[in-house]
Order: sequence, then structure tokens, then C-alpha cells
Amino acid sequence: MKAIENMPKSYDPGSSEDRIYADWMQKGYFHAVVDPDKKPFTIVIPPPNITGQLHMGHALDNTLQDSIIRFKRMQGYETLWLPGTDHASIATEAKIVDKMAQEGLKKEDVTREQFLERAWAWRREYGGKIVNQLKKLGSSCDWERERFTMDEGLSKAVVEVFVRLYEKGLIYKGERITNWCPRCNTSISDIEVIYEEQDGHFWYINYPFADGTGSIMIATTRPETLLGDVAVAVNPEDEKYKDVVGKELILPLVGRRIPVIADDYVELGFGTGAVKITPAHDPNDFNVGARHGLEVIQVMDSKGVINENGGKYCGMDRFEARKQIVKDLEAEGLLVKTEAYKHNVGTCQRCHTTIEPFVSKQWYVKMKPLAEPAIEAVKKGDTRFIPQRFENIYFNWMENIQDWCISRQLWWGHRIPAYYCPDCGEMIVAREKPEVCPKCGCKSLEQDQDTLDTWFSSALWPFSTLGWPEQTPELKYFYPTDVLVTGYDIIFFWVARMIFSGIEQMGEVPFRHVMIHGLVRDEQGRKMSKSLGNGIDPLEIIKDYGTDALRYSLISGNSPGNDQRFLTSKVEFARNFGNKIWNATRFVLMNFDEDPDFSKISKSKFTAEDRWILSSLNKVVKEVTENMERYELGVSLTKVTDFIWDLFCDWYIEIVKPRLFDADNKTRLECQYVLNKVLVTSMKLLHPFMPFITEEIYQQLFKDADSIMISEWPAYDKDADDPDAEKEIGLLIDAVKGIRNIRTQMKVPNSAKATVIFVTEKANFDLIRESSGALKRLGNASDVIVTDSDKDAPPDSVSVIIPGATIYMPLTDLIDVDKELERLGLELNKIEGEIERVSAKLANENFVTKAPARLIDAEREKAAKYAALRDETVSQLERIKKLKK
RNA sequence: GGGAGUUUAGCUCAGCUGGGAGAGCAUCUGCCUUACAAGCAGGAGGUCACAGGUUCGACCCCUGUAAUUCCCACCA
Repeated sequence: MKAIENMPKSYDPGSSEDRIYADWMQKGYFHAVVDPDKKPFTIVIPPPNITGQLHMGHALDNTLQDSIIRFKRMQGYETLWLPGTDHASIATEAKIVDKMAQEGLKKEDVTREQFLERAWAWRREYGGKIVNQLKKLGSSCDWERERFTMDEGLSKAVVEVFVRLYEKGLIYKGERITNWCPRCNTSISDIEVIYEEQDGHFWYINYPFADGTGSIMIATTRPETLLGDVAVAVNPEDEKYKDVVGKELILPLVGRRIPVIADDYVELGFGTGAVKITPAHDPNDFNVGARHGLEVIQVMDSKGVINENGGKYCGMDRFEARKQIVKDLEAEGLLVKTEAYKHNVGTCQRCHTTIEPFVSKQWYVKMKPLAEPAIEAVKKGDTRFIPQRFENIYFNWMENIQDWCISRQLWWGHRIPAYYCPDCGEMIVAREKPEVCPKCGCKSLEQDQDTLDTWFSSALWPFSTLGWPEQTPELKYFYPTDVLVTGYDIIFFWVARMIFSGIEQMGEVPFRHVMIHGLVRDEQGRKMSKSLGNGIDPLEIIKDYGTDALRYSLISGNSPGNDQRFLTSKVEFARNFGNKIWNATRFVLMNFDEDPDFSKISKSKFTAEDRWILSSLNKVVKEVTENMERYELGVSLTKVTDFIWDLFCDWYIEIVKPRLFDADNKTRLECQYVLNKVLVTSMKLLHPFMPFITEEIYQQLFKDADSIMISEWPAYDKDADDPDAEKEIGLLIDAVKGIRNIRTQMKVPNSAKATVIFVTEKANFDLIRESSGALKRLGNASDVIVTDSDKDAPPDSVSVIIPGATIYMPLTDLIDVDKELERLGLELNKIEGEIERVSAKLANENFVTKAPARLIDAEREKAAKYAALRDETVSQLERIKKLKK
């Protein structure tokens, strides 16, 4: 056993965490191999963006994963936690554009190759940063298997999936209206559009009939799109407009003749009942236009600037044009009125620029055939969400899914594997660039300029990282993975897409469980954000309190799916807890002999408190393991904490001190053994959450020990349950609590050590005598006399009545007779209240006939207990009353 | 418009399949007791949002109401 000279009075995480982590790495404990003799347990990390900086969300997400993976590793699984990063095409590209702007450069000023050069340089410079930050968290990832979504292997997987889906007809190219961000200058998918409520206007505009017979009034929030109007639609049922359907209108400011058409899309009773139709710039209008064979007139370019179709407004930004058009309409007397109007405006998830629906040629994934089996898989329970309610969100989205626009007009990302012949226009989708055009033999085929949505590659993450499309042993062994841990904010973006991709490519769901967690909010419950500046840097917390404390504060009190607030007080508590166990260890070690030989212990020499703490420990092992298996990490952590702090430190250690301090005590070695056993076992239970301090303690407890992280997870042992010991020590604890309580209530100064006379039932006699040392210590008594008769009790004493025993504390000069009478009276009231409640229950025939037997027995036992307590309290009252005379 | 969550001590939150309400922080009282003042001991504080219902029994299950947060859809 090591001496404790290297254990300072308080624990300093800063001095050990990096060293311990380096040691784990060096010994290769994080590395997983294909081992047919062991069961695999796999987690793939949600790959952080290379633009990323570790924030509290990562800290939570990765602490959860690490805790699970450490638990499973100790349970004996071959555990793989596969790490990596995501190229995050649009986010990274935006960062690079920003950086270029600082040099006075625009994206167009450099070639695609030069731009990509910069992107890779970015990746080299910043890509490793977040990885190092994950290491600071203690993450036990298999870094030898780290992947990047644009690695050669993963890129190969992306091309393979694209080609396969194309060949199956599940990927197609089409000209359609899509969400377009004029600032990022690219198409984006439906879920990348964030709707924000904005204060806008409703402009009412008259469109005159071509025949001069008046006009029809429409209302719009986007008057600039008027330039692209090709019709005005009314509901076919609308009496008001029955006669005008088919007539022609003169489009204001433009002069184009456009028809009035009838279409169900127009809602009766909303607005003016007439809707301008602009197929090129509104998705609904696009559909209306398609139904009626209307022309699509694009009036804006990709940057939101009015083009040559916009006549005199050409060259104006869309919002500038809006103002001018309103002004011009007003001048022409066609603007009827303007109303303030709150409405939802679609904005770009990345840059919050207002989305402009835009007609362009894009690549799409046909979703229906992919969604169906993915829905089925979750319905069957092949993949389960925790908590389950997120399955509804998943179903709801998958059942109403639209085709997925996957092409982006960006440079950073996986380039679409489609090749075009400049001569004949032939398009070839292929794994490799064809040498010549298969149709005309032209040799200068050009690859599609577009790249793929960054989520296209993330969707393949659970198998592409394991070597797919190669049938590697890793893929066979580790796929499907066991649990995916992620926030509810990316269920659509990522989780759903992994599920259908896994099923489609691998024929099997990518993971068995999806553990969903919430957001980490600030102390006031606000979302942490850059713009609010309310983010808390996990690395700062680590610096101030240590990684273990941060991890503890994130796990404790956290329940799956729910948001939580980040409270500094919680981190402080966690740090204090670390210090507590550190000092418990110091205590244990300083009370060990030089080299205790635990092979010499005799179990028959275990005292009641030994059996009690071992039994309690055993119970905690069982419960914590069960909670861990159900991914209830917060509950586990609370249970471990309560056991260590309350049962082990505050009771067991305090009870056994006399044994330890007495060098001649006959059960001293057994006591040391139990201390060691309980401490080691509870450190193991705590290790998944607080890996560093538990390792440090483990190393202190054992010479030449392997790491705690590869030690065996404690097993529940049926035979270690000891209800008798629990009952016995329960009695002792009640007695001590009672004595302490009296002391405070009677305001007995600590210095006044009164003799305690313990009158007990015969059944408890030996036990109490055995524990009298502890009782003396914990009750701060000068002496403890155990007897089975109250004849020794001095009359001027206060009494503590517990089931099966009465304790007298002679407090001559200190006892206040009236006060004691009052106290006992209150006690009696309480007991009688209990008796009333219990007997009411037992008198209830329905309860006695319908409740389970064990509950009825329990109530009967209580009834007997309270009756005894009542009798004893009454007799104590009598005794005190006599004093008064 | 559709859906989901939340509502428990002053604050932040746990509470697993229904069987006498818990923790941390804050607060009050007393303690530097030779592991720990980042500590120890003892207290106070809750008609578990509200109203019904099911049940022998409801914080827990059902219905409704209110407040609050979020997600989806999007009406020009």
C-alpha cells in the first residue's frame, strides 16, 4: 500500500488530468479491435464541425457517450467509440469567405482550386482543435480510428452511395423551385430554412382588366415579385369572381397581359380572394403555374438582384426594388392600401438572410421509397428512441417527407459524380470519371460543378467510418452500432438520414438506440448563443474546477430529452464531492497498516456495520448497473453520490473510527478490508462519470495497478444482501440521530458529555453493546451503559425512544422539566397521528382485501411499532411528571 | 393550423412499472470533533399548476382547463 505523502489535503485536478489521459493513450486502452471472443459495443461520435469550438452542448454530448462507453468497457465489452470530424461544407465555406474578406478578396477572385487549397489549409489548422478539446473532456475515443467526412475512404463511400441511388432511380436531377439563399448563393434543403416571425406589410394592389372594365384587387407581402406575375388566381367557388375567370388583366408597371385563372389553392375568405401568381419565386405559385401550364418568368438572379426581365428595375436589389415598386404603384394610383402584417419569413439557417424561392436545376433524393422502410424499422423497434416520445417526431417528419435537395452551389464538399459531354450534352453518373463520352466519344468530359449537402456524407457515418463499401472485418463486427447519443435538434438533419441510409446500404439499421438529450442553457434558461454572448466555455470551467467536476455537473440531475441549465453552483458541488472522496481516500490510507494482508481476514469477524455497508454497497451496485443499462445516467450518478457521501463517509467511516484508532482491536484488519473494498467498488461505479479522480484514487489504493478504466465492473452478489445487518445498523443510526437531536433541542453544549444509558430489548442487546463505542463517539457521550432494564435510568434524564429501545441521557442541571414534557407531548401527538393513519388504513376493508399482502403486512408491522412507541412515550411522560412534583 | 414538452421546497432540478414527497444551492442554529470548513451535526420550508375521473390507494393513469417552452406546416 502506498503511503499518503503524495496526497495533499485537497484534490487538485489540474495536476493529474493531462498526465492520466496521456497514460491511458500511451497504454492504448481506447483502442478497439475485432475480437470474436467478446461482444462489441459501439458508438460513433456525432462528428463536430471543423469550424467548431467546443461548447457546452459538445461537453454534454461527449460526456454522456464517454460515460456509457466506459461503463460498457468495464463490463467487458469490446468497446469502440469512433471519433471524427465533419467538413461542414456550407459552414466552413462561409468561414473561409469571411476570412478572405479580411484580405479584401471575394470568392470569385480565386479559382476553385485556390479556394479548396484554402479550405484544406483551414482543415489542417483548425480541424484538430476540437479533437484536442474533446480529449480535455476525458473522451476515451479510439483515436487510431479517427475519421473525417472528406477522407479518401469516406469520399469513396459518398460516390458509391450516390451512384447506387442514381442507378436505382432514387437520385434525379430536376428543374424545380427550391429554397435559395442569395447570400450563400446556393440552394438549401427544406430543413435548412428557419422561419422567423417578422413585421412586414400587406400591400393591396389593383390589377386593371385589359378591357378597361375596372380592376381586381390582390394583396401581397412581396410586391417585387409582381414583375414575374403570369396570372391572378381565384377560387373556383368564389361567387365574387365567377364572371371574371378567363378575362385578362394588365400587369401594373410591366404591362404584360395575364389571365385570371381559377384554382383551389386560393383560400376563400382570406385577403381579397385573389392571388397573384409568380411561378418563378413562390413554391405554391410554381405548382399552380405547373397545373395551368403557365410560363415561369424569373425576375431575380441568384443573388437576389432584379434581372433583365424586371425592366427598369433591373440591377436593383430585391428589397430596394420592393420600395421602388410600391412607390411607383402609388404614383400610378394602383396601390389601394398598406397594412402592417406579422408573418413568418423563411431565412437561411446559416446566415439568416431571407430565403428567395428560386427555380434552378438541382439534384434530389427521392424520399418516399427510402422513408418507408425507415419508418417501419422504428415501428418494429429495431431502433428505439430514448425517450420514446421522439419517435413521434421522427414519424411525423418521415411520413410527410419531401424529396431532399442535395446539390449545393458550393465548392467545399463532395463534388457530384456526374459528368457532362460538352459536345453532345450527354450526362454520365459514374464512380470514376469516364475517359470518353460513351455517346459521342468526346474526350473532355466535365464534372458537375455542384457539391453535395454536407449531411449526405454524415448520413453514411455509421458505416462509412468502418470501411464501407469494403466489407471490412470491422464493419462486420461493429455494425450496427449500439447507441447514438445526440441532441433533439438534429433528429431530422442527421438521425433520420442515417437510419434510411443504413437500411438502404447495409440492410440494417445503423444503431439500436438513439439517446436524445436536450440543450444546455444558461443560468436564466436562455439558449447559449454567440449573439447573446452568454455562452460558457467548458474549457474555462475545466480550468477552474477540473474536468470531472464539469462532467459531474452535466450528468447529475440530467434526464434524457430534457433541457438543463448550467449552474456554477452545481459545478462547485461536484468539485466539493471530488474533494470529499479524495479525503475519504486519505483517511482510509492513513489508517492502513504498512502492508495489510487481506488474505488473512475472516468474514466471521465482520461486525454489523461491516455487513451493513457491504450489503448497502451491493444494493447500490445492482441499482446503478440497472440505471446505466437503461441509459439513466443522472439517476445512477445520484445514487453513487448518496452512497459514498451519506452511507460510506458520514456513517460507516464515523462508526468504525474507534476500531481503527485502536491498534489492538481484533477486527481492525477486517475493517481495513471493508474500507478498501467499499472504496474501490464505489470508485468503479463513479469512474464512468469522473474518470480522472477515480483513476488517481485507484492508483493510490493499489501498487502497480492497471487502470481502473479496464478493471471489472462490480457485480451484484445475491449472497451479500444482509437485511439483518441493515436492520441493526438502522437501529444504531436512529439512536444516534435521536441523541443528537435531543442535544440540539435541549441546547446541550458539545462540551457537556453526558452518560448515555441504553435500555434495550433483549433481542438487540448484543448488537448495541457491540456498537456502544460508536454510539459513544457519534452521540458525543462520556460513557455508554447498555442494559436491558430501565432500573438504572436516573430520573432526571431526557429520553430518546426508538423502536425496540429507549435511551436515557442524564442531564442533571441541564434538564428543563417543562420543556421535556412539552417535547414528549409533541412526540406523542405525532405517534398518535401515525397510529390513526395506519389503523384507518387497516380498518378499510377494501384495502385489506385488495392490496397486496406485503403491503398489508407492512402496515400491520407499523401498527405494532407505533403502539410500542406510544406506550413507551407515555411511560416517559409519567416519569418526567413525577420529577415536576 | 397540427404536435410535443414543462408546471414538485425561495432557486435549479430528480422522482424507474401507482403503496407514506427527495437532492443541491440558498436560509436558520451549533461546531476549526486528529480525512475533508470545498467540512460536520441539527432544523425550518411543499393542498406535487388547477378541476374532474379511474382506484382500496394518484405527483405518477384518464379527461378537461390555465400558464409556459419548443417542434412541424405555412395563407398569398
